Amino acid sequence: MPRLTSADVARESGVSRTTVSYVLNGKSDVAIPEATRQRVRDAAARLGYTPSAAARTLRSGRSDLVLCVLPDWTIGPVIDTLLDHLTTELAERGLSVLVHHDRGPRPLAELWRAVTPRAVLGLAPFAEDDERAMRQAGIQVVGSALDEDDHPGTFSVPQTRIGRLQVEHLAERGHRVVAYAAPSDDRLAAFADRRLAGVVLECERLGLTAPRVDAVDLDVASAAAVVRSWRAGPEPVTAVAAYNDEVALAVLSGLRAEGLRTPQDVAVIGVDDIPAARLAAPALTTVWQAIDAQATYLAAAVIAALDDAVDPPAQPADVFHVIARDST
Amino acid sequence: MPRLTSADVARESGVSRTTVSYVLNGKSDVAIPEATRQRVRDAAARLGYTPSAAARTLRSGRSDLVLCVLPDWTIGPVIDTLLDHLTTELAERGLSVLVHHDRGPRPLAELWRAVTPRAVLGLAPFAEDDERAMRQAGIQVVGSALDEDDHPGTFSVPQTRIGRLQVEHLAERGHRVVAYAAPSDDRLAAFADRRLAGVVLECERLGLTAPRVDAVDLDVASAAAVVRSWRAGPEPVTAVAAYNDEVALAVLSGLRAEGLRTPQDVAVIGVDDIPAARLAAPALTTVWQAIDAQATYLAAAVIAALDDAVDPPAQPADVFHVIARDST
DNA sequence: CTGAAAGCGCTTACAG
DNA sequence: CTGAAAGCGCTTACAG
Repeated sequence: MPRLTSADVARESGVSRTTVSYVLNGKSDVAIPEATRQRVRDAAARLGYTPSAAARTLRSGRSDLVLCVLPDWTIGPVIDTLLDHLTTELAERGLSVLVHHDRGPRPLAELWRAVTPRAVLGLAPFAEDDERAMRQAGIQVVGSALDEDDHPGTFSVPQTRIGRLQVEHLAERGHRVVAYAAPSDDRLAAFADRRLAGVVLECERLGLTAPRVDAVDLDVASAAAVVRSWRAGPEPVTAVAAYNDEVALAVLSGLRAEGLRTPQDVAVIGVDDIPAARLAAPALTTVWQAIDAQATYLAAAVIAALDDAVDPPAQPADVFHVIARDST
Repeated sequence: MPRLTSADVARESGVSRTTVSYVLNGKSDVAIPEATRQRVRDAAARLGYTPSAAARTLRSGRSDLVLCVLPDWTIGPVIDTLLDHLTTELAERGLSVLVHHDRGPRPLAELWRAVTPRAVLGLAPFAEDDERAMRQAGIQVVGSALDEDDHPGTFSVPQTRIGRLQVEHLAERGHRVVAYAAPSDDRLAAFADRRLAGVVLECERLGLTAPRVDAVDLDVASAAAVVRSWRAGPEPVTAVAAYNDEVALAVLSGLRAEGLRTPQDVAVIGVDDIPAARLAAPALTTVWQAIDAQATYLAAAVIAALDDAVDPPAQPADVFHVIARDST
């Protein structure tokens, strides 16, 4: 069964393919009587015609696809929500969001050349040559940065800010000896290191002891061992800033295994506010991100890039907030 | 800067576009001397040429994209892992996996027509007319089913099996009065109902009291209220099968709030084995899914569909297992 | 062994 | 107001 083309619609409505194209693309600068327009639209609908995206892309050199490239680490609920919002907001502009999990050996270039997206949105920094190649191919690129510097055309989620907030909160509660519970998954290193940097900076600023840093596996035994080492020595740790809520839950379980009380003996703060955080015993204090604001910003950034806007939208401020619960 | 085309490669290597196409696509049935082949490949590499996917798709009517449509519910870690595996396994066949979050008002048809994928993989059942339209357009469709019936060309994850396993495990521990903790998120209803059906069937089979069923929000107060109602009356509930680990953690927190002991007073079993499960107090018993086996099967199913294989691969058996921990 | 030519389905400058 | 024609970049049947 052959594909339905604009020629079929043209025949059905008794006009030329040119007219079909004008009508279906809503070209209002060409004067076509409303009656003709309606006839064409009816025919298209009756036939169930949809234009070939391949032909359109070939002709115009651009598609209506926005490719969102996810990094190598596990998608947390944050990214998940972000994608939802993004999909919805860009859909209003007729843009479809396609997500690619950047795993395995295939070079990124193969993918974006295959989809010819209008824009590529990276949720982790791109390799420099990848980014250059995409721009050269006329694709709008919105990258990501993990630090607080504002790069133009870049989405920064200042990870250091998270670490700072954690320490700030712990210091307010009177803690002076803080540890950082890093994830054991290497793929998270880029994020974990930035958050740690924030923890270190804030400890310095507040005159606290430099933080101890250890990786904590997501199991009780590993966490208990780390907790034991933190409590040994002349200056036992009394508060833990964890990479995220899962690591924080592991620390909580380690404290429990060691017979320590939270928050009396050791306080714990996570990041993300996953559902399990508020259900933990004690309920976990954590840093929450304003995903909606970030998603709206990202959508606006993509749209601005597509419109060749001179002024990219302003990054949302204050996207992070501490949710104080019983673990601190 | 104009796009690099096969004509550029042809000029650079002193052959025709025909020869370039033959060489670059590895057509071994045309006799082209190795020297020429090498010259063409060198030129292509030197120039950094990659064929236009749009043109290729337009010409051949098929792309190298596999579109994976995610349903409206939150991606759990299970789906996440599944996508990883799928991406890796299909990459070996030169296929790129693109994921679409099916939210918002845009009809699915617009998307698949825009990407012209080789195959579409649905992780929840498709609407009938969507599926028909895709097949008509020559797209291979691998759908999903939530029950135990084997539909051809369909990926079944028998949700009822999960509910059965939960009850089987609880009954082995001596429980006779079981409750089902349903999620309060309506989008999960399709899954929750199937799992509940399994719980009900297994209760019947084992001659247990018909299960009480209540939705449990992911917060302590809501869970505590539900727990209270379960414990009231002449036949207090002594075991809870939860929709998933998050709901199970909520039940755990509700039991704690009500001063009940787990598992002595009430046992709890979840589904998924999220990291927080093993870190909970007490560590949560749960049903684990063999994601690897399912992903491998899915990849094989897609490939079989693309190859027009007569025999689709066999569904993996025994993909679910109970991980017994301290909550039962 | 290699190339000229047609055609996939669309859009748009141009001619009428 | 509407249509004939060119051309986006590729592949492949056909001719040499």
